[in-house]
Formats: sequence, structure tokens, C-alpha cells
Amino acid sequence: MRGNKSYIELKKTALMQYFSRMNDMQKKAVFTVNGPLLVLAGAGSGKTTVIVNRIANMINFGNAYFDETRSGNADDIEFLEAYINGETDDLDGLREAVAVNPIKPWNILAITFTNKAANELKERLNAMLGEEALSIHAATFHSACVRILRQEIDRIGYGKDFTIYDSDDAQRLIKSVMAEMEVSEKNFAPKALLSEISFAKNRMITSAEMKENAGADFRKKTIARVYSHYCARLKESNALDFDDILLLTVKIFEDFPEALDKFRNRYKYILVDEYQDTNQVQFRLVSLLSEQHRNICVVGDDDQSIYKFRGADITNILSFEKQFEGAVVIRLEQNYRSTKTILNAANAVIAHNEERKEKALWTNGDEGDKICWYKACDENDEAQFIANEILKHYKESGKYSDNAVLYRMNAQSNKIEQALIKSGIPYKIYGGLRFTDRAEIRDVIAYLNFINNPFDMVRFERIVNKPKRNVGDTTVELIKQISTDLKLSPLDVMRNCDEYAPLSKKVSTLKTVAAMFDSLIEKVDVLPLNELLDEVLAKSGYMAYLRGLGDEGVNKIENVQEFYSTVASYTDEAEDPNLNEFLEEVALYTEADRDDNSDDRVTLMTVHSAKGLEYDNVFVVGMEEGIFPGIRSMDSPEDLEEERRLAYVAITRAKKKLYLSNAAQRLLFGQTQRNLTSRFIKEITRELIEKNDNTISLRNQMSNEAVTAVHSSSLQQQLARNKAKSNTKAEAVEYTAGERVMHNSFGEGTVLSVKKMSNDSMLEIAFDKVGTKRLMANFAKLKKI
DNA sequence: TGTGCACCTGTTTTT
DNA sequence: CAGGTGCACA
Repeated sequence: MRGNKSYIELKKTALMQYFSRMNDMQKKAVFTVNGPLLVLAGAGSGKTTVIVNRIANMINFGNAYFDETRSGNADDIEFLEAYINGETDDLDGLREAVAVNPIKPWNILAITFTNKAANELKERLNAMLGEEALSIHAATFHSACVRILRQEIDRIGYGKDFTIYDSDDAQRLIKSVMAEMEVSEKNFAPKALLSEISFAKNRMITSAEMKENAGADFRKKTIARVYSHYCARLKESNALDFDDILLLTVKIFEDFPEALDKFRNRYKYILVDEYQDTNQVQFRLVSLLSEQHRNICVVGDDDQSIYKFRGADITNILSFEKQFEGAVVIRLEQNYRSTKTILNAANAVIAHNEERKEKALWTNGDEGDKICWYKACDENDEAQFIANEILKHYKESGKYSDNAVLYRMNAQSNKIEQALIKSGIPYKIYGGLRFTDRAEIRDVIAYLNFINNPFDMVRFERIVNKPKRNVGDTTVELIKQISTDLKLSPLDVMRNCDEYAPLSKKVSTLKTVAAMFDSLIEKVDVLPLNELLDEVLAKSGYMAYLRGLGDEGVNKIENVQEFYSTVASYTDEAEDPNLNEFLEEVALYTEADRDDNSDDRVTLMTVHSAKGLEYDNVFVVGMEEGIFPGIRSMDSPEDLEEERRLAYVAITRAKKKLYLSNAAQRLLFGQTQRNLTSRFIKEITRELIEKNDNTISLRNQMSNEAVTAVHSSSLQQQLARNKAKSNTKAEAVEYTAGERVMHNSFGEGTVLSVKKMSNDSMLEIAFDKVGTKRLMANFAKLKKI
């Protein structure tokens, strides 16, 4: 008896020691392996570290810490004593001495929202666990579901090679559905309709249910009709939108218990990150999967729930304990990021919210600088102030990249950009056009999608006449009609167009087009992807079409060239590269996934996209009633609370110094507005703030000069010049023919030719292994060797 | 079937 | 202010 008690104590001490880098609350989360667990992880509380260590604990030691069933033998006790005394740090020995039901890595499913978070998690698990980490399924909700659907979707009448429609494809589809149903875009904005449909899908409301609930409401009835048609068209195209990916997975789990069982047995331990952002479908999915084993751990922060407008349901996290009986709740409130001052400000602001789980961040760190509140005369003054402050910080630290400027809406970025350009400060903007949003890239992707799935009507319409093939709208409409009526793919219809009287005039044209696509389809499983892409660009005439555009086309060709490297790196990294999987990756990929911290620039982005990031110095601009909080949120207490959470997110991004600014007047959307100071500034305890009111000093000076100066033409020219300079990458390297270079996916090669283009150059390189490629110097990430 | 002009309308956007 | 888009017209 005595021996066993001391074994338990020794075991706990040893495990504490193994995870000694964690604080007590973090350790508790790490050791709690079985049953439902809610981790309320405040901003900067080391959330990812906890997740990684918790998984490491599960795999190495299982439920060792809380277990009371295993009694140690003399060897175990001897080992533990040696371990505790620092005589050994052998992990395998420790495993042997303490482990209780260690969990197989492939029984763990870790779900995140972004690819970036999933990748970070994978990397850190890899660093901590080595090879075993590879069998852990760490993925986004969407990619995890796609993986399930690829196995199971034929149960509900879709083909396994289904296509994924992103928001842009979905919008095209909804427009075409509306046209077909004669619903005017004037009365129903396609975007709004789409978001209504998305909300319905997120809440698992079918079009039939929506119709029922509509009663006599014409608007709702119309939406329900469009919704129903939209779904039908998706299915005919064997396509899924983002919401379908989750919804159909849930549907299969609900309707086919044997499918659900399969995945329940596989994923016995489930972990969900950013749980405050889950919607109802995601909740349902997680519930279904975890119902049996009940090993569900969710991590999140209700104070950082900022995606209600996209269907996120904060009640998921607020009522977790009700929904999962017996849940353990752990609060991580120690912050390792910000100064006391910043945390106190954040706490003061968020305390004004009613609907939240009480918690308060604290830190052992310094008091730090006071928060700077800058009252600007107008938006130019605000921007210039920020530029000046950044220059000051740069003088001290020699770095631009620890500064970030956050705004409520993208429209505010312009003035900041101008000021930074004027001061010669390099910056990068998040949230502009995504690379894959560019028309030419979408076209190329559409070709690939169509040859992968010839039922894809949206992609068919996009490219069938691009470049011009003499297939006009009327013909396309006819083909669509026939395909829908006969349940054929548009490609089938073109192939056999002589069988359909309405197409009689176009027989030879359509046969040629069909033959072109067929010849490409033949190559899908034959050629490696990069060669397939070459073939597509050549046979479709798309490349020739871009070349024919002259100057305009140059940039587009560059972008297509860059797309090559996406293909190449996929081919290199994938286990079994294939077109279908590549297209899936492209569809679920976001611009944020490829952010490179490589160069030293100030970051500009919306508060939303800043979630999860941190910077030494953070500037939150436009702290004005009507902007932040936004005008649309001011009449609903619920929306206002979300704005406040957004403010909380913004404030807690700062590690050392926080700047809040507002302007006495600002020009926005062509109108000059005078807004009151944001309530969020007023909610901060006054002692934490150092106010800097420029509206007083400037009233005494000749203010107009400073303001109008920005618009003067000589300055404009200077701006343009600076911009050109800052846009060229600092490390723009010159290459000459004959040089040896290294490319991170193509390997080593010799430069054959260099062709100057605007502010880049196109290189023709003979690679030793993969043959001759054309690459843009600035994109190619080449190394001279 | 392409171009150009007038008009309109402006949060946030992980997939 | 500025980008996107619908629509008219050639």
C-alpha cells in the first residue's frame, strides 16, 4: 500500500517535471485527457503550446497523471526516482514507468479553422513528437470533411471526384440561377441571397423548411425557391460549396450510422481550436463524432468571437458545459504577450460586455508604456502621425516588421499606405486580391476543373469561349438546357451535338471544342501535373490568347508562370500527386497561408485578420463612433458586443506599445464626417492613457498647408516614384545567362536566357532534373550557387 | 460581340 | 473618392 502511494506521488512529480515549462492551469489542461474539456484560453495565454503539449501527453503517457489503477513495481519506482533527481531524462523509460492507455496518434483528430493554424500545429507536433506526429490528423474543418466525403459521398448521389466551388464560383452560379428563374438582381442582391442561403445551410435549414417558414412572405418565398434551385444546380455539376462540405458530411453521418461508426472508431479523441467561431453545423459534426467516446476538448475564447456575421454561434462555447455534461472547465488567464497596461486596458473594455464568461488576463510582466491616444485633425494627419511613430521605432529597433496598423474596414487602408509611401516605409497589406482570385488564374483553374469534372457547369461557362471559339451566349444557353434536361455533361452534349436539332448550325465548331477537351482529358492520368498544365495552356489556346493581349498580357503571363510553381511544389510535396487533390488544395487555400515573414515590412490589415497575431507596436486607427464601432452595429446590443470583442482583439495584439487614434473629421466614401470618439477609448481607465491632441496645436498653426500638401502634384509624383521603388523587392537579384542557380522545388539548373520585363525579368532555366522552365526572377525564390 | 460610359454603392470574410 | 457593373449603342 505504502509503496503504491509513493508510486503515484513520484509519477505526478515526474510528469510535472516533464511539463515544467507549463504553468499550473496549463498543466491541468495537458493532463486532462478523458471526457469533455473546455479550455478558455485568453489572448496570449499560450494556447497552441497547451494543445501541442496536451497531445504529446496523450500519446506518450495517456491518462497517467490522474490514473489510480496502475500500481508501480520496484523498477518503475527506481526509474522515477532517478528521473526526478535528474539522473536520467529518458523519455521511453518514463513512458514505460507511468503510461496508462497511451493514445494512438491516428485516433486523434485536431481541428482548426485555417490552413495556417493547421500547418503550425503539425509543425509543432512534429518538433515535439517526431515521426509519430505524422499520423495525427490535424486539419481544418473543411479539409477534414472533404477527406471524409471523398470516401462516403456516393451514398448521397454525388461522384467522389466532386468539385469545390469557392465564393466566387458560388456567386456566378447564383446569378445564373437567378437569371434562369427570372429573379431580378435589382430586387435581390446575389451576394445577399447567397449569404441567406449560407446562413440557412449553417443552421441546417433545408430549402423546403425555409419555404414552409416563409408563409406569405414573398421575399422569403423567393429566397427559398432560389435556394432550392441553387442546390439542384450544384448537384448537377457534381459540385459542393464551402457550406456543403460540412453540411453533407453531417447529413451522411445522420443518415448512415455505419459511416458515422467508422469515423467514431477512428477519431476517439477530438480537439477543436477556436471553438468560439464554430457554427451550428460544426457543432453538430463535433457532437456526432464525439457522442460515443466523449473525449472532446475544445479550446477558445468567447471574448474573441468575431465572426457572427459569418454564421459563428457564440452560444456553442458559452453553453459547452450544458451540452457536454460533466465537462471540465479550465481558464488560462496568465498572459505572456502584453504589458500590464495593455492588459488592463483590454480587461476594462471587455468588462462592458454582458454575454461572456468572466475572466481577467494578468501578467507577471512590466507595467510598460502608457497607451497613446492620438487625436488627429483628419485622416491624413492620423496617417502621418503613424508613419512618424513607426520611423521612431525603426530608429530604435532597426525593424519595421514589429509594427502593425489595424483598421475596421479595408477602405481605411488607403491613407495609411500613402503616408507610409511618403515616408519610405515598406509595408505589406493583407486582404487584398488573393492570388487565385486573379481572372487569369481562375481561368486556368477553371480549365483544370472542367477536365477533371466535365459536369462543372460554372467552369464550363467560364472558359468555353475563352479564348474566343465562336461559342456565344445563345449556344451556351442551349447546351446548358440540353445538359440539364438529359442529365448529361455539357461536354457530352458538345460531343454529340449533331443529335440535337437546336445545335445544328454549330456542329463543326462544337465538335472541335469537344475534341480539344477530350484530348486534354486523355492526358489527365498520363502526364505529370506540370506537363498537363502546359498541354492545357497550349491546346486550349489560352497562352496564345494571353500573348495576344500585348502589354496587358505580360502581367497575366507572369501570374500564370507563378501558378506553375504552385503546381510544381504540390507535385513535389504530395505523396500521390493527382489533379483532383491538387484542385481541392487550391480551392481550400487562402492567401494568408503563404505569408512570408521573410522581409521586413510594416503590416496593414483589418482587425479581423489580425486575430491570432502579435506585434510589438500596434496602431488601431479610426477609433470613432460610426467606424469602430461600425454604424451598422450601433442599434443592436448584440452586434455592439461583437464590436467590443473586436476592439478587445485589436488591443490584445500589442506586446509593448498600443496606439489608438481618431480624427476630428475624416473623408470617407466621398463624404466628410465628424465622428465622436469611440466608446471603446472611453471605456479604458484614464490613467492608462497618454493623450496627444493634435487638433489643438494644429488649430493654431496654418493647418491647411499640411493637409493640402498631400494632394499637391509634386508630392504625388514623389509618391509614385517611392512606390515604384518600394514595390521592387529589396533583394531583386540580377541574373546572367550561364549562371548556376538553385530552385527549391526544381532543384539545380543553368540560366539559359534573361529577358527584362517591367520591374522583373523572365528567366529561362535548364534544370538538371525537370528540364527547361521559364520563371519570373522575383517570384522564383532562386539561389545562386 | 465588343466597348465605353453612366451610375451606383459602399463592414468585417478563417473555408 | 473609386471600383464594379449594367446597359446602351455601334
